[in-house]
Formats: sequence, C-alpha cells, structure tokens
Amino acid sequence: MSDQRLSAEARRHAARFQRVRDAHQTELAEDYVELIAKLIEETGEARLVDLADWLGVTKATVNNTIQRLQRDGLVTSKPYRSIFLTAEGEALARMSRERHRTVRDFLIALGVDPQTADADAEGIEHHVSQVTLDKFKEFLERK
Amino acid sequence: MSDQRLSAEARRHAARFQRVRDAHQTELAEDYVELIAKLIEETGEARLVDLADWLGVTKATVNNTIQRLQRDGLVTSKPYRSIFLTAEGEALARMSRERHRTVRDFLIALGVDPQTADADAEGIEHHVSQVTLDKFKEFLERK
DNA sequence: AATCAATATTAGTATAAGCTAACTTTTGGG
DNA sequence: CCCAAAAGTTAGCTTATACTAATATTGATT
Repeated sequence: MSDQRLSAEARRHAARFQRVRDAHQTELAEDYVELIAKLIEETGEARLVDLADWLGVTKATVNNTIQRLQRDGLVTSKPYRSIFLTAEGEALARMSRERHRTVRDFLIALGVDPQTADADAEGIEHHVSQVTLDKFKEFLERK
Repeated sequence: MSDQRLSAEARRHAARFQRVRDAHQTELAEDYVELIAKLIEETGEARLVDLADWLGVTKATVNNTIQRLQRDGLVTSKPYRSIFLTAEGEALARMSRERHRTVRDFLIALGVDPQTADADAEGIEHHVSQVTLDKFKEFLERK
C-alpha cells in the first residue's frame, strides 16, 4: 500500500503523526476515567457537576462526553444518576493514574517543581510509550 | 471570579486542563510550521502535496489548515503557489524545532532508542514547559 | 503549442469538543 | 411535605480537523 513516491523519512514522519492523532482521541477518555476513579475513591461518587468543575468545562459538555464514553463502553450512567466505571474503564483509569504518577515523579526527580510537574505531566502522560515509561522508572530507581 | 464552592485542588486541576486544551490548539500549527521550515530548507519549497504526504493526511485537509494558519498570520500562500512562513511563523518554527530536538535528545540520553524517541518527542514536545525543558537541557549537559 | 498528468481548490459531509440558554428532575431545608 | 435551588438534560450553535469526490489550474513532454 505504501506509496513508492515517498521517502522512508516521509513515511516515518506520517506514521508518527498518525500516532499523535490517535493519542488525541483517547486523551480525553483517559482524563475522564482517571478523574471519575479519583472522585469515587475520595467522595464515594462521581457527579456530573463535579466533573464539570474539576475539568473546567460546562455541565453540557460533560454530558456529551459521558454519552460518548458510555457508547465506547468505559462508563455506565443512567439519567439523573451518578456515573460509574465499567471494568474496562477501571482498567484504563488504573493505567492512566499509574502513568500519570510515574511521569510526575520523574519530572520532580529531575528537579522540576511540583506545580510545574503536575501541569506538564497532565499533557505529557498521553504521549509516553511503554519504552519511555520504563526508562523513567529506571531513572527513579537509580535515584 | 473563582467559585467559592470549589476546592483549591479542583481549581488547580481545572487550570491544568485548560492549559492542555489550549496547547492542543497550537499543536497543529507548530507541527505545520516546523515541517514547512524543514521542507523549504531541504528542497527550496513547501508544496501542499508534500505537506500532505509528510503529515499523512489528504491535500484537502492541508488546504483547510493552511487557510487557518494564514488567517492566524503564520504563513502566506497564494492560490496554486508554494507556501511560505511569515516572520512570526519562522519564529514559531525555530522554537518548535529547538524544543523538539531537545526532547528527542533527552529521551535518547535517557536510553530510549532513536525510533521511539522520535515518535514520543512528536507528542511530548507540545506539552513541555520552559522550566522542564531547561531541566532536560541540564541533564544533557551533565551527561 | 497542445494535451495530459500532477497539483491545488472547492463543495459537501462527519465527528469531536466546546459553548449558551431553556428545560426537567431530584433533593434537602423550612 | 412542598417548593426552591441544585443537578442533569436537551436543543441549537461554533470551530477544528478529518474525509471523498468533483473541479480547476499549472506545467512538463511530446
């Protein structure tokens, strides 16, 4: 399928781009389930209005997104009721939180202040491969 | 303006989210100008079809995006003619390439293989603050 | 110089993520 | 226990990013 006309470099570049575009599609889902898990753990429930507050978006936006997450099998929700994670959603949440924590701890170990580490980790976490994550962990252990 | 009802933690979380959402808006612009600069440097021009190939999207998509970049003052383009960077676009391209290189080199210094480093840098670069970038540079110098 | 292949544009569509405003449902304090 | 405030939903809009298919322009080769 690959176009003969294209250089290997161009093809690699395009593939990397594809990967980033794909990551964007899962980012929001990861952020939502991560936050839902946190809220359930700490307050016993994840209400739409809390998600909206913690995410800094409107209730209507959260409602939309929750519909999509439900369609995609990550959460369950009934009208006017609290939101829950499916088994798949919980697995994704666990993975995301673990990765988030590793990235954050790594940045702090590097000398970045906790505030900035938090902020940067939020964006970076979704783009770190397992290979890189393992190197982060190695670095943390060596410290 | 800040809602009394919200915990400091929730407010910080929302602010981080806002920041990531904002970053997403500039990501594509950065990727485009970075690539345009590279193509002009290496081949003398940046054609729409080349951008499409290197980004792995269709010509129509590139055309749309270039319109937006032009509207935003980052590139100039005339119908059926090659694309150029404005002064602002060039500044952004320089900044992006420098940051991209630092992230990539840092990952390699950490022990990540070049292929993976390239791929991860593509996603990570847009979410690294100046503070973190400086720590990456420090690490590279210490090596 | 004419024609055709390569390149660029336009039109029309889809999906995701956001918003405001209006509405309905739930719930808790008097 | 009722009713107002809080919470959730819906409708309708916007912008960005993608797509395909059709069209228009350019430029290179015969």
